[in-house]
Amino acid sequence: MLSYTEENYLKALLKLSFQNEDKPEAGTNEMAAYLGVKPATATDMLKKLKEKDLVTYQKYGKILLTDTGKKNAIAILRKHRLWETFLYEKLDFSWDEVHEVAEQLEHIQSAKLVDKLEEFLNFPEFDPHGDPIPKANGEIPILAKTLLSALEPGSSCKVAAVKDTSTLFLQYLQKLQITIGTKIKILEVIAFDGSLSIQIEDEEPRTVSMKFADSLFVQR
Amino acid sequence: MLSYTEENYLKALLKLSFQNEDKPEAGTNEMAAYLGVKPATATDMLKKLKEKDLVTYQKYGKILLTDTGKKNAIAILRKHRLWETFLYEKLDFSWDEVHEVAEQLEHIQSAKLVDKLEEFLNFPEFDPHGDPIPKANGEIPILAKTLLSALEPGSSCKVAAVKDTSTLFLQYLQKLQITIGTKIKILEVIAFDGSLSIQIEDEEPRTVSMKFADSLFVQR
DNA sequence: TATAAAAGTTAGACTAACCTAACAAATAAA
DNA sequence: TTTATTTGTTAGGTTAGTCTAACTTTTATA
Repeated sequence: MLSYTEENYLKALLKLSFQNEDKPEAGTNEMAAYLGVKPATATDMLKKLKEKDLVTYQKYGKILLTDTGKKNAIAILRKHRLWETFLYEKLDFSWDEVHEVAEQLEHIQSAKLVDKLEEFLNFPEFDPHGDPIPKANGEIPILAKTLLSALEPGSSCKVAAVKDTSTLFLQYLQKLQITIGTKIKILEVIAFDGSLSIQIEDEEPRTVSMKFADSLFVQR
Repeated sequence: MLSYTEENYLKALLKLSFQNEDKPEAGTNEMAAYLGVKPATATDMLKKLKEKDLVTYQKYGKILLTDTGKKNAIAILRKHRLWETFLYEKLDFSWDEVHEVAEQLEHIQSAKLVDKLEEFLNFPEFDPHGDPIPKANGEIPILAKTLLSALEPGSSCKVAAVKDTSTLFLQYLQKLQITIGTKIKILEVIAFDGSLSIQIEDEEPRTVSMKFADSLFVQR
């Protein structure tokens, strides 16, 4: 049985492995920073996780989840994203409110609960941020997605997921009435600063920054 | 902010105060036994709770929740019972499965979550065991209820709540197809051993023990 | 390639929540 | 009312998870 804290370390390692796409290893400081603890603390926990065969690592080396470790981490991610979906769809939480509560709910221990929740939500494939929800067997649905900034002027797309999940960005999206599935047409790209003129659904055209376009995943 | 453990102590004290109806104080051993810890541990925690003004107590004296302590304990009970209702009604958990998971869910910290959950469940007044769900303001609905064993032969009633919440009893009820609201008619009381001949809804008469009749609350 | 900077580890300390063993107070029984 | 029993407390110890400060290893740079 994993402690609340151990679970958080595993989840952090999984998240970091997604971030460093090519090489899924993480460093001690990186992990500590992610979790908001000091490197010394992370080192201690790493020893414990290694003892339990959840990570492979040696002194001064890189950290990698073992198969068991990864399986556990995916199970936690699954819970997190199912709960986010529940909060968003059933309890009317807004996009930027779900994460914090799901951070707590993801640690609830009950296999039945997770599976029943999934069924109750009608087996959703993606969470409110557009991130894939792992299946009970650990499979993670993949959706071909590109950054909005990668599209050509004139092309159309649908919002698939957010890359940046900060409150400020999510609230901005909400203000623009953009959610997962919203249709966007790129009208023009301003060469000067990379900003974009876009049409959201059938609204009036508006301009967004390059930073914006780099924070939103879309589906062609 | 209360820790998970502190919350459990407060909840235990509230539960004990319900049990000892006339005098709501509890003793150290009583509390320790209820929580499955040693008396020494309970003493330590008591000092902490007193420090935080959640209980009144002095060395070798009785323990009593303060107003703040009681308010907190009721909030936890509220969450517990709302979650039980959710699990039972929305996720098809059975009567005897809800408690264990609700024990975990009751510690989730989010005022919005509780209130939204209550709304989602349509402001239920009683949980699956028939116990009252405290309102957001701390009020606890009361339902006039008596033990089945207190009724006269010939009288009819509706199941209001269970006194015994053990798995064995709950499973037995399930087998008899008794839930909250089920109609029961008392046909005969056997003087010899206090057992009862009863009719459940419109089924064939059957006999239940005195222990059974002492474990079920009904409404006349 | 020598050295400075960055990354990671060790040692020692703290807190919360638990324990056991020994003791003290309150209550019940003889 | 003395004594035995029950109830409750204290002292000292353990573990998980955290910290700081000092140290070591690796990596990057001059």
